[in-house]
Amino acid sequence: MPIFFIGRCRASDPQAGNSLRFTSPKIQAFENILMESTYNPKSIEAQVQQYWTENKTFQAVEKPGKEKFYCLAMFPYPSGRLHMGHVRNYSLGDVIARYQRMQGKNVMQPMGWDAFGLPAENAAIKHNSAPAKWTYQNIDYMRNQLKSLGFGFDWNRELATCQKDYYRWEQWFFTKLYEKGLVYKKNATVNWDPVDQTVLANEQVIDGRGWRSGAIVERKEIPQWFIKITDYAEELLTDLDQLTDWPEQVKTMQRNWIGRSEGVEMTFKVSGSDETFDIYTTRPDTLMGVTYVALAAQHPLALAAAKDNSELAAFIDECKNSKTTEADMATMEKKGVDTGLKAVHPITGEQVSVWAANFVLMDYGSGAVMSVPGHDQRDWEFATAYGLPIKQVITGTEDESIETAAITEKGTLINSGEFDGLDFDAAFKAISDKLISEGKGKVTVNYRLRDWGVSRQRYWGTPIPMINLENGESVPVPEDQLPVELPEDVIMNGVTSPIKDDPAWAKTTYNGQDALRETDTFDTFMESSWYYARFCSPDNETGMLDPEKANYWLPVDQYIGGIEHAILHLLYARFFHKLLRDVGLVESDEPFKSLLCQGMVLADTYYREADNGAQEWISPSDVSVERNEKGQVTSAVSKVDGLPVTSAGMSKMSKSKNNGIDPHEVIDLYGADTVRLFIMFTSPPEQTLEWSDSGVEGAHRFLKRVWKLAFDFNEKGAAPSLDGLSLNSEQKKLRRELHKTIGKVSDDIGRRNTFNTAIAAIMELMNHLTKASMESDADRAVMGEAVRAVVLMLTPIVPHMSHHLWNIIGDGNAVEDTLWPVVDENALVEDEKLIIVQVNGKLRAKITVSAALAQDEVEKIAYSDDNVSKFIVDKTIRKVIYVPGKLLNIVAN
RNA sequence: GCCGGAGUGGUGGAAUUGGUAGACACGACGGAUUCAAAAUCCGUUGCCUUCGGGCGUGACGGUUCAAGUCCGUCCUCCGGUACCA
Repeated sequence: MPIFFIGRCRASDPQAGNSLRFTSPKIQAFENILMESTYNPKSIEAQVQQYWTENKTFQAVEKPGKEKFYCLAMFPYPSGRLHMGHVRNYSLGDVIARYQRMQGKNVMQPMGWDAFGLPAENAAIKHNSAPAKWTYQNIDYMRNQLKSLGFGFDWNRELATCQKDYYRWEQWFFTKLYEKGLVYKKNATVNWDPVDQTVLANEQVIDGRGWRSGAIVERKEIPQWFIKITDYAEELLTDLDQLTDWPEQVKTMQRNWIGRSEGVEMTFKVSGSDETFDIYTTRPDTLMGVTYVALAAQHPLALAAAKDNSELAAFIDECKNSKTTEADMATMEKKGVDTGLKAVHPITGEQVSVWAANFVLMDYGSGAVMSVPGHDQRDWEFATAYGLPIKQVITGTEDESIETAAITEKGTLINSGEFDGLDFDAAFKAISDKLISEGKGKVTVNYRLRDWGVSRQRYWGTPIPMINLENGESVPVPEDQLPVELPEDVIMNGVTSPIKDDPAWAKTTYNGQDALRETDTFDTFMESSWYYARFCSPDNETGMLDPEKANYWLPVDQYIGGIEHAILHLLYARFFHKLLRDVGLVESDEPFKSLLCQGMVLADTYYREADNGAQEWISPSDVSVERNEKGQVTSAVSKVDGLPVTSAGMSKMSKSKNNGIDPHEVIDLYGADTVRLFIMFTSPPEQTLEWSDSGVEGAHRFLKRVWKLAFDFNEKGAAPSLDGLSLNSEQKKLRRELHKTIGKVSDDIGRRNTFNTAIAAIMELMNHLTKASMESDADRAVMGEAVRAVVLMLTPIVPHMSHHLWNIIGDGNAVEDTLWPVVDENALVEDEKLIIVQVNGKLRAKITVSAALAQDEVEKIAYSDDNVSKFIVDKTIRKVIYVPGKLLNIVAN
């Protein structure tokens, strides 16, 4: 039975100290607040969430002149239920947003739904429902889950990308890009399921077969829309240097993805014909080592040669079955066939054979490569396998033999005629100059980055706003006919998109002529590339953005999301921002000022082998473990039937491993604050987080201790102001601990984003506070300062409990309107220092000396230490290294 | 394959700029409290030890007075690899 009592610090209580009166009208409702002696999160969290809703606490409005802070966590795909990865993502964002608010900034933290995507179609087929219905149901459910976690979102700005109010502007923008010449159509390869007669996503191709039909998947070329991201490749690359608050690893990955290189593009002539083909190389210095060239199987020259070459035709046919992903292309066996054609070497005029090879991509570069087996490892392996000549033209490197592998290092040219003796740079210049002067080549900059193919042959996405005319031309849908609406009330047959299935949907007219709408939809990365900007004016009906509002809030000050988005999503969003800028909708160059990439959430996995050998995954909540004396897990058994199960370690929470922990169940048991605290405490944000039930209990225990300290302090009665009180050394020490902690926690949250160490520091402080006295006035004054600071420092992490406690022991304002505590430099002054004394780098003593002491004095004290003198006796001191106030290392032998 | 990242006690992790390895927490063990249990509180807890000390941050080597941190080679795991989001 909980004990209730009436909080002492009521306005009417004459005992109340000056700083503890409740005078603010804002929290009159709490005047007769009851403080329970035990922590009861359920009632507190509901009550505090209601307060936030009623007071519109997190509604953000533009306040010119006030420093703004736009905090954004990547919006979720509404997959059904919130998973722990979401909870982690939004907890991180909320901690940062609330911290920045306590720094006095005007904070905006919106939330929405990345609502188009493949899983909705699959779920619709499975549940015999429409993707829209499934999606909207999920959004409703997940919105409630987010609310129960107490995130400070401005729900007025909520949006879902599947709503026409949203995607109409994406369609509008695409037509603008078309007008600007940034959009074009070309053939590109897709995974084709010949049985289902449908295009498959890479994810739907399992071991080369369609996931539904089981048929062997083929490559197929179909016309698709592309956006010219390569026009922005240089800017996307150089602007990475502006992003000083992005993780270096993400910038490195983007640089490598864009892959800028300088090289030479040159033309090879086909012997005995007028045909030519182009190749690009970053190693023109090895041109004299070319012994053959390789074409993509789909290269026009290869296709033509195949007409009277059955072996080649069969090879080209076989290549149709090869996989499309880069990883598959790179790891598959390198195969080729001689086309019978000969190419003329552009400098020597020698004839080299022309091969068709499965590793040359038709839709990347020119679809042809020169082969230098002496100095390229892939070419070396290919040449070795097919008995092609290998010629060494580079020397002077560490590895001198081309017998066992290619020499890929740069060096000095040999066997290269007039170019012999040149190094890489000189050879690059000499060879490219010669090609240029003979009209056979040019120096170019090349990018690995390819244009963005945005066409998808699926239903649940934004219809591409283009019209295909009878004459084969394509034109954008006129602005007054936008949006092109996606019908929501549809039935999925499991194979074809409903808008492709319905012949009436595509029918339209253009300038009085019958025409057909494009039935493909956009890549869902399109929607997620500009939602951050739409949040600034989500209800704007007159334009894609309201430039005034967009320019107030943008760029996003802090973006938070999974590292898995390091390349694609973040590159597309950066690209879109530059496009928005170039049509005059935003002023900034980059969308996200600072980026935080969070790690995955893992949990224990257990399985049992079924009779057919398949693994049957057992939920960790149904498993109990036994441990030995050291606490190591020795065995695990099912709680259901008591029979043993096998542990498979930790892996990402997923449906397939049946190891997901439902956030809802944990909130029910311990409250949202405990879940948030556990998640923030257990790992630093960038690392993976391992779920642990006992860790959650530990977090809950800590909150109970904080509650008890606040309760005890409140019960002891009014605390006087610190002003004019003289403190004893214990009290001074406690204040020093407090202010050191405030400094550390501020730095950890504000600069380092290491919330785990911030919480550890607060825990450490709490361990001091729970041992401290509350008897004298000075004790209570110091304690009052400390307890209030603890509550404030915990506010971003456990906002419900902090809100409630602040109503009782705070300054009369709601904690959301209170500023972050400030370090009192005077409290930090220390008159003694701990010096680590090492002999030959090994710790031998720790001595405490006056902070003012000079090195020779410190040395004297160190030498007089028994344990130090023991290790230097009979030895000569060679050197002494002194790090002032920290460390003394005596080097002796 | 390629690009990026990680590896520290029984476990999650800490060590911020090369300067005490293991903060904080979990678990385990011992004790107090209790009729008993839960909860709570207190204490111990890297390994070895002849109790002097020695060893110890994925492996091997190097730089330095000093290396978890820097350099080289390698191993394992994770993320991305352009149609999962």
